[in-house]
Amino acid sequence: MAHADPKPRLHGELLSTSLLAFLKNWNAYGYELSQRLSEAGMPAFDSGTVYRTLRQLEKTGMVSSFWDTSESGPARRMYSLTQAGELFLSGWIETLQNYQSILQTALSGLSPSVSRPTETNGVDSAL
Amino acid sequence: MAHADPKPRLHGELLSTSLLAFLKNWNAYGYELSQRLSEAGMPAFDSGTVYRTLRQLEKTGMVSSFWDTSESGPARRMYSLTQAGELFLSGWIETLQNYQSILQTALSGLSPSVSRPTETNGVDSAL
DNA sequence: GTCGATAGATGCAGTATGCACTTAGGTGCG
DNA sequence: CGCACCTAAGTGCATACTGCATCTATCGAC
Repeated sequence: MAHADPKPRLHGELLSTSLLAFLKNWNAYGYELSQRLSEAGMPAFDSGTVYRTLRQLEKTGMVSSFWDTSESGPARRMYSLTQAGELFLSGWIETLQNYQSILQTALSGLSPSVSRPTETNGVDSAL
Repeated sequence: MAHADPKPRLHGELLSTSLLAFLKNWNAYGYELSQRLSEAGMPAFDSGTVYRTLRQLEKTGMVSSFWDTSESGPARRMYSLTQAGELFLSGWIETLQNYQSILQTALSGLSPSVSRPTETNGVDSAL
C-alpha cells in the first residue's frame, strides 16, 4: 500500500486529501479551496490552516504552485497536483476503504476476531 | 449535523471514532482495543495515544469506564459507549459520508460548484 | 527470583491547529 | 481623494495532539 515516505499519519490528512482531490481535475488557489471545502459540508477548517497545509503539501512534493497575476485583484497562488500527489491520493483511498470496513464491521455487530458481546441490537447500517 | 459541543475537530477523530465503533457492540479495555485496531488494518496508533484518547473520550462523556479486577492479571479499565458517544458516532458517519462524496465528486471530474477545468481525463472511480 | 506477557500510564520533544491579526490589491462611493 | 469593503495570502502565539521511550504493576512459567 503506497503511503508517503515520511510517516503515514492520519488525521490532518482529511484536509490534505480533500485538497488533493479538488486539485485532481482543476487547478485552484487557496482562497477558493478554502471556500469550496466549507461549502462542501466539511466542518470548516481554518483558512490559515488551509494555506499552511497547501504550502506543506508543496514542500513534500504533492502539489506545485505559481503566482497567478493574470486576473485583477491580489495575486493568487495557483496549485496543481503532481504525480506524487496522485499516488498519495490513491493510497489514501485504500486506507479510507480499510477504515470504512472497520467501521462497518464494528457497527454491524460482527467481531473481526473473537470478543465478548454485551448486547446484540440491530444496527442501522448507516454507512 | 450533530457534532459534539466542545469543538468539532477532525483528525484524531479517526482514532476516536474507531474506538467508539468498536465499543458500540462490545465493551472492551484499552489494551484489547489497541491490538484490535492494528490487526484491523489501521496504520497502528501508538498505544499511549490510545490510552490517552480513551481517557479523553471519557472526560467528554463519550464513554464510561470502571476497573475490572474479575480476571486474573493486571486490572483492566473496561469501557462502554454512552448515549452521547452513540450520537457523536452517527454524527461522524454523516461527516464521513460528506467527505466521501467530496472525494468522489472531485475524482469523478464533476464540479460541486462551477470552476475552471484544466483537463478532462476519464477518472478511475476508485471509491 | 527472573523473565516475559499483559495492562495502563506519563514525560518530553516535535508537530499541528484555531484564533486573531497583518499585509496588500482592487472596486465603489460620496 | 478618503474610506469602507472584498479578495487573497500569510504569520504569531498559545494550546492541543502525537510518537517514542520509559515506568509501574500483576501474574504465570521456569
